[in-house]
Amino acid sequence: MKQKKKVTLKDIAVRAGVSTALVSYVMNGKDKEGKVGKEMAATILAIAKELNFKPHYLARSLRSGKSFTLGLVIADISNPFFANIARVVENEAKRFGYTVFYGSSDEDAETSFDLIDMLINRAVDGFIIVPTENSQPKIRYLLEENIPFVLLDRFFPEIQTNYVSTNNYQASFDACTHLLEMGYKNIGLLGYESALHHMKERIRGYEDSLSIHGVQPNAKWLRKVRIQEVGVKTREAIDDMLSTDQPVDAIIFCTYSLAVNSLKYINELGLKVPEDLGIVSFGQAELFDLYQCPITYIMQQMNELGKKAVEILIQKIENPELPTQQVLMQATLIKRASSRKKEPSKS
Amino acid sequence: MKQKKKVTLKDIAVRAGVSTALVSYVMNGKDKEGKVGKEMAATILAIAKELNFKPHYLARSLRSGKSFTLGLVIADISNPFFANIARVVENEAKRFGYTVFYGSSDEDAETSFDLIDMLINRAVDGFIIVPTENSQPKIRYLLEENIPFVLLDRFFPEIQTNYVSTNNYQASFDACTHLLEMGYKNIGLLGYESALHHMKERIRGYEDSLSIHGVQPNAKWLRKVRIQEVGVKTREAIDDMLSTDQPVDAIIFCTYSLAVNSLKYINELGLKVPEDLGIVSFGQAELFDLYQCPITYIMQQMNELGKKAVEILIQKIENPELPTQQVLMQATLIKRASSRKKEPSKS
DNA sequence: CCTAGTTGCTTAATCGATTAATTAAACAAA
DNA sequence: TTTGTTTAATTAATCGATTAAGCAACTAGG
Repeated sequence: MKQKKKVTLKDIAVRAGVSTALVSYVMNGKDKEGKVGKEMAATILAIAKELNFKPHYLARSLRSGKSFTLGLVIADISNPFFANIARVVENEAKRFGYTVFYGSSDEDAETSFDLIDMLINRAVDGFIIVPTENSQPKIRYLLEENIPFVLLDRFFPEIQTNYVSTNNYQASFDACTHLLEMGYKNIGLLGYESALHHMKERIRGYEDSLSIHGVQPNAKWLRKVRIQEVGVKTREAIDDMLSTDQPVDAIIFCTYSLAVNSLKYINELGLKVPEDLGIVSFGQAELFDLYQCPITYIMQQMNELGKKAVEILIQKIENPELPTQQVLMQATLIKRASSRKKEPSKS
Repeated sequence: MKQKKKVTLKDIAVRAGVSTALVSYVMNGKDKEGKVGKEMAATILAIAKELNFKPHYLARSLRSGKSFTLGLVIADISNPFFANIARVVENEAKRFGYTVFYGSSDEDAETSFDLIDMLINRAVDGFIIVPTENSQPKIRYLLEENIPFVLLDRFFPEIQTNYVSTNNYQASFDACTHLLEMGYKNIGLLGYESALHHMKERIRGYEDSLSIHGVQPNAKWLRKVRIQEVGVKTREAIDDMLSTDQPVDAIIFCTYSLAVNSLKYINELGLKVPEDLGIVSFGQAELFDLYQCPITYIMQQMNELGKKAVEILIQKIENPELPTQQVLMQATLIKRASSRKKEPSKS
């Protein structure tokens, strides 16, 4: 038993005794422009409703070249940061009549290329992309082909594109400064070993804050792990930070994944937060409310990020001549117990 | 400046000096069936590669009636349980050459109806649906229309459909039994006020376990909140459970959201887990590893759930005659500190 | 040498909706 | 009566790929 066939324009046309063209005009509201007789328009609408006509989007798209479909390429949908972004993008796209195809790149350039190719073949009207390391070639390709897209959360400063991101330098700078103000002396930062600009900015903000406040960082305070090795290397990194004559008394985590892995290890070590170790983290999750003590984190405006990305993308789709737009949003440091004022101790 | 137009079959045909039909045959490997000359096939393939030809899926789908596209309707992508499921479905679908459209229903029947309609119009080949309360009419509609679909995580026992779910009765029964064995006496359960079968099963498993073990439950131990009111009512529910002459000494949470909200409140109350309150929860998240003490939870086989759902769906798509399949997976209780053996205290 | 069968390719219809171009009828103005 | 204008509808091409049917040209069997 096969699927019942869909009701088409032709079914309506036959019933009404007219051509499919006329039905099409009516369905698209062209009858308001005095192109179609009033009575006939009413008849057609009535039949369409009776038969529960739903236009066949594929056919329409094929003809019109517009699919009202967006491609969303994120790093990993099971990361709460991206899941939330995806949620916002989905809702916002719907408001404009668009539907979203999505896929996770796993921070792998090849995977993201495949995803993008696949979505191009599916004739999406444009992309929102959280780019991975080394994905510049594909981004340049999209530019050349004039396929509308917006980079989200990250961008390449050397390529002129639309993007919506966060002022990561400032966020990181603020985080570090906050820890210093709260009396922490030896502040470490755990980031990714990555060429991605947003990661470099997070590191730069941290370094500048230390430097401006006259702190001479120990070489072991700054650790970077490769994203594929987070599980193993996080522990080593933390061990490193702690096993020096100047052990860290606070750490900034550059991503949610780094935080999760580190916090597990910190628990295993039996360290108390913030007494033994102050903490500030990027990312955002319920976890931060419910850890042994609430975690200070850098709140990015996920709603605004997602909304703005959709807005810019749809503008670009509807008006390809539009120049590129760049948006850098401010992050907010949410101060909690994990970075509370340090009691002066015997140094 | 508009998008460059895509390379079509025709472009190749013109270059090779043949008809588009021949190119199509070659691209679909029909040349192996001795329908096409060897040299010509090679020429065409060469040109296709040179021009970087990518077939236009919309056109192909329109003609063939197959889109190699699946619709995934989940409750909420920002819930880690569903985000993980979505991830598995995405990967598994890709293995079979399908791409996924997804949307969140927010546990609202109307929203899910709209989503499903939209996806039907986009000509998806089938659905994986996490059904909401009161969505039976749409499910029946899909059955009538012979649109392939699989229900995931939940199902309606009164409707004969494909589904992949968990043995929630057993899971809940085991959870409660475990708590009893660990010495907890007054065990509460916090669930949703819902007609959904999986929720009823979770409650039934709990009740049966108590009853079989000869425990006479206090009326205040079982609390249900409406899903739209989780934020507010969770606190009341917990207050209720604790404010009786038989206050609970352990609680089972029926979903991740209930757990998150409750744990926040439990922290606020300054209760120690498991000394003051033992805990077992449905759902799955990093949070459970990192709470003040690791939380005992009911592990569902998310990977298997997702994979099986995709497998059944694709079978059904490729062979519509197939009878419905039902799969109930066993959950595993992961025992952690939040339900560790209770020290006998002055009762 | 004739017929049947292969091989290799083309023709043309089709999927469903859109839309420029056209026609037919009604009516008004000159 | 002729010409022009409106109104209301139809015709037919089109988007890109698929595929049943058809047609040459050649080969092989008798």
